[in-house]
Amino acid sequence: MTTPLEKFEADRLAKLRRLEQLGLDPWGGRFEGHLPIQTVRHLPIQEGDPFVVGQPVRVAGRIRTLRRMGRIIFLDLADATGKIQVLIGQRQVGEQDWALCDCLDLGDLLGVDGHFGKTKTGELTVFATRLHFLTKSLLPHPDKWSGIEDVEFALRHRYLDLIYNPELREKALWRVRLVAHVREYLNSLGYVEVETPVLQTQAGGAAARPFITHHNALDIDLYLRIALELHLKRLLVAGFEKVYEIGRVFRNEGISPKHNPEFTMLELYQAYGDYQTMMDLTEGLILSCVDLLGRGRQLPLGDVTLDFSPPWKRVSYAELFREHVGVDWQDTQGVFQAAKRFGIDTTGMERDVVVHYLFEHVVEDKLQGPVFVYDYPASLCPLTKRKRSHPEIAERFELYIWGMELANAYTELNDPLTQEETFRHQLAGLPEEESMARMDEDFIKALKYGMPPAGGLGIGIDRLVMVLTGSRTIRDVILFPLLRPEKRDGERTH
RNA sequence: GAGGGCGUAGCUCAGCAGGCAGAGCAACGGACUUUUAAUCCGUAGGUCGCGGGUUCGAAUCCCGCCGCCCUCACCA
Repeated sequence: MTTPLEKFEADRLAKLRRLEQLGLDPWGGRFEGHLPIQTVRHLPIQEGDPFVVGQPVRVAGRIRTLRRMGRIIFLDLADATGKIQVLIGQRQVGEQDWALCDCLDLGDLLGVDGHFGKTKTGELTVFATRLHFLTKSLLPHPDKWSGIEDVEFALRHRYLDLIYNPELREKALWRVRLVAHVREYLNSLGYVEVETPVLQTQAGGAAARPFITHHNALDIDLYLRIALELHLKRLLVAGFEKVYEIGRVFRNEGISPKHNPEFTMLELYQAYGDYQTMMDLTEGLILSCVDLLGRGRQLPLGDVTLDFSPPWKRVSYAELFREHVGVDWQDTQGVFQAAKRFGIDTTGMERDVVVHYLFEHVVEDKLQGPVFVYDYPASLCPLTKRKRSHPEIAERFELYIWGMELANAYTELNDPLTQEETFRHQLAGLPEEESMARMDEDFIKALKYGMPPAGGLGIGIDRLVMVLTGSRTIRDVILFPLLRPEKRDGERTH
């Protein structure tokens, strides 16, 4: 019993065998000297018979459409740069190559020697003189007209989605350019890029549940990092004065349009700076990315247009809280009353935990930005230095754009005695895994040797790329987002 | 984790007041040396996500499960 899919595959396998009988390798090999299709399309065109006057070219790509018309065949060949029509005539390519054409399917990879010109109808075309079979595709490709519509099918066949969905391919390329640009920008300012461990005996630096794995030789459990912070700060102690890392972090939490279990963070630390230093740096860096797009500083994102012209709005946490919640966040009684008004269950919670909930639920989604929110309640920021004059307030800011938290920065806490204290203090009302209160003895020890006062910054690269490419979901900017494996029932392949 | 929606041929989708499972593209055979979603003639292609139930009869109604999407909750 064969399924239809197996029959498609069998048909294509038969053609593969025929190619072998013609003495050709159905999996191709080295093929050099071909031009990017986009380049070919811009070559000059001579008047007259293209087979005679057309400039000789060599191209390679995937067969996207195929029109057989007796002794002549038209096909569209696509490479990374574009698409072009190829005309294959029996008389012009000779019997050997003509026999090869009987073995062609949509999705095969083909190399073509020919002359560049126009058909009678004006279509830019490579008029083939020689064919080079490069790779057989054994499975049928998506509909040539509609492409892939089914979201799940696209997610489970990302390689196909990238062929047939040019927007997705564009976004992937923009991500690469933007990350390269961030590196260039930071390097040019003298920041040094480093790499720190992903596997850690203790996952610190953020409030998140880690993934656990196991090292066999040492027979110990290890955690995948949830942040880059604690190692980069050790490097401040080590004398790296301007240091950063762009790396994958892993958080064992929910998946949503804004969250993937692994994502890419930029973290940066600068000795003798503070959160104001970081604010200026952040604005300059992201603005530079906006300019790289070359679409001006007003970016249309969904229903809104955000203005990135500097200077960006800077507003204090206290101010926003008062404006949207209606009370001062340090007014304990008022905060609990407000919580009741907004229907938040506050049993067993400390005031500042309630403040945090209120801010997230009432204020955050109203922040289209770009806007810097600064000066946070200190008890929520155990790694942050407090204001000298106001120990209740931490020198921290977050940058909001398009309703998303894009950056987070502190004046770093470099006092080991206070740090040890905040690690010990577990905020009531926060579940264990959401707490940052995890003692890291070695980190405290490092601080005791003396970490310079510093500013620190974290930017979610995926979200930055979302904003800059106008992507509503994080899956659009991650090539292979995590999916639950599909359970296989019986013979079904999907 | 909670609520809602979706799952039919390789792909895109009809069919769902219960009554023989359909179309376009793709595939297979044939005609065609200027087509471009080529056209024309012909052929084949299905565990209707999986499992159970109701019924003379289920793609269609009911229950359970799986997967994806959306909204909400948590983390960036």
